[in-house]
Amino acid sequence: MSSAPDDHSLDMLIRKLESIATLSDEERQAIRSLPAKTRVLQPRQDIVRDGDKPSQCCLILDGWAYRYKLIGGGRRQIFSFHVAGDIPDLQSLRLHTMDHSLATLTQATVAFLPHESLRDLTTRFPSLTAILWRDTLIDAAVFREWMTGMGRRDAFERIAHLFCELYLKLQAVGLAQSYRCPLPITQVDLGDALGLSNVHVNRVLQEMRGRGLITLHSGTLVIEAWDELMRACEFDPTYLHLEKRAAA
Amino acid sequence: MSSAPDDHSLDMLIRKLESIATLSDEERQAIRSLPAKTRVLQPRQDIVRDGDKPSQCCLILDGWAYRYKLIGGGRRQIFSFHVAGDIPDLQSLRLHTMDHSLATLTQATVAFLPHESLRDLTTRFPSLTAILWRDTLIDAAVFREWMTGMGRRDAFERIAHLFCELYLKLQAVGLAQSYRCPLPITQVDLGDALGLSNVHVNRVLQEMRGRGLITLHSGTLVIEAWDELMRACEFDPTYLHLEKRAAA
DNA sequence: CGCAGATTTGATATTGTTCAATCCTAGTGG
DNA sequence: CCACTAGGATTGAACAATATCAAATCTGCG
Repeated sequence: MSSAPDDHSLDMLIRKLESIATLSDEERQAIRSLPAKTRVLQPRQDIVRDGDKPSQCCLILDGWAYRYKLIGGGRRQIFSFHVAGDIPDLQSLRLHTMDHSLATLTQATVAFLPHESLRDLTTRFPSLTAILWRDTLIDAAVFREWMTGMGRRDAFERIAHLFCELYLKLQAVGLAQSYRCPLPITQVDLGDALGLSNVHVNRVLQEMRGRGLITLHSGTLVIEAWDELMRACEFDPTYLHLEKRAAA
Repeated sequence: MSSAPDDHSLDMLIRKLESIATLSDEERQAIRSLPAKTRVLQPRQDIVRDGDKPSQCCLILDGWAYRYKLIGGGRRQIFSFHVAGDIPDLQSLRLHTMDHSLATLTQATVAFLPHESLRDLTTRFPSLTAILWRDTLIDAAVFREWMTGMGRRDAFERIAHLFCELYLKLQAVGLAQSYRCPLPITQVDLGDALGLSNVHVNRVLQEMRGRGLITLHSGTLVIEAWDELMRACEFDPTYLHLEKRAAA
C-alpha cells in the first residue's frame, strides 16, 4: 500500500509535468521523494466528494478518473476526464472545501499525496510551485474550451473537439499514438460532459462513423481522419499549452 | 499615467484579495509597492487578444471588463465578467500565450502590472503566491459553475444563477449592497456568456420581472426576492470560496 | 445461457434559435 | 427645446436542434 522508495509511481507525475514544463534533475528528485500511499480503486468509486475538506491530493497512476457535480433533478455535469499523471484535485491544496466530486471511471490505481508534503515541496521548490500552478491554469483553460463548446458549438463540434483534445492529452504523456487511444467513456458520460442527452450523443457518433471520421468501440477510439475532424470542429490545440506541441 | 507612490490604486487589489484570503501588513505593503501604469480605456476596447504573449497583467481599478473568445461563424463565448480588484489575465503569468481575449465592457480604469514585478513579488512572498494561485483557482471554480449551467441548467436557472453570483462577488468587494448592484451588461452579452440567444435572454428576463424576482434597467440590477431567486436556481455560494461568507 | 450495462432506434415533445421588424431611450446637434 | 440617431430592448412567427420516453438490441462475462 505504501510506495517503496525504489518504485517509480511518481514518474507518471514527472512525465505529465514534463509535458507542460521543463524539470531540473533536482526537481525530479524532489518529486520522487514525495511520500505516496498507493491504492487500487474499483470503477465508479468516489475519491473525494463535493463538500469534503481533503488533506491530501490524488495522483492517478493508472486508469481513468473524472470530476463531476450533481445538481437537482438527477442532473450531472462532468468537468473533466483524467489519466495517469494527472492530479485532478490539485486545487484542494488552496481551496479547502471541494465544490465538486472526483471519482474513478475505470478501475484505477491512485497515489495519495498529503497536502503537507506538497506544501513542503512548494516551499522548498518555488519553481515547482510555478509548474503546479501552471497545471491548474491549463485545467482552467480546458474548462474555458468546454464552456465555448457548450455555449456556442453544436453537438457534432463538441464531440469532435473533445476527441481531439483527449487524443492530444493522452499522446502528450505517451498513452496514445497513431491516432488511436483508449476511451473508456460511456455515451451517458459523454452527454453529461458535453451537455447533451445520451440519445443525441449516440446519433452524432453514428454520423461521425458514417462520415469515416472515427471508429469507436470496446473502449478504443481511432481517429480515422484527423485533419478533417480537426477542421470540422475548428480545433486549435493552443489552449492545452503543451510544451512539446503534438502533431497537428 | 504612472501611479504616484501615495495614490491607492492598488488598494482595490488588496480589498479583492482580502475577500478570498487574509493578508499580513507586510504583504499589503508589498502589494502597494508594485509599480503600476494606470490608464483609462474606452468601452469595448480589447486589452489583450487571443494569441498575444503579454508581459504584464491588467488590474481593473474601475469599470467592468470581460473575457471572451471568438470562434467561426461570428460566434462568441464570454467566460467571465470582472470588476475593480480583479486581475482577469493573471493566468498570463504562467501561460505565456493567451487562448482568449480580454476587453473592457464599460469605460474602465486599469493598471498594468509588469510580469517581472509580479514574479518578483511571488519570489519574495511565497504566501502571496499562494493567494494569487488561490485566486486563479476560484476563477476556475466559477468556470465549472458556468459549465454546469450551460450543460445542465435551463435558461431561467442560468440567468438567475449568474445574477446571484455577480451580486455576491460585487458585495464581497463593497460594490453592492441591499440586493442592488450595477450590471452594465447587454442582453447580447448575457446570451454570449450563458450560451443563449439575445432574444431568449430577453424573454426570460421578462419572466423574472413578471414573477417579481428582479428589477433591471439602466444598468442596475435589483434582486427583489433573493431567497426565491436563489432557490429557483439552486444557488450555493460555496464555489466562490469567499473568506467572509456573504449574506445568504 | 442469461444477466446487466451499454448502445441503438423510433416517435414525439420542447426548448431555444433565427429572422425581421418595431420600439424605446439616452445622447447629439441645431 | 426638439428632431435625429444609434444601440439596445422587445415582439412575432416560423423553424431547428436537441430532449424525452419507451422499447429493443447488443456485448462482454460469469
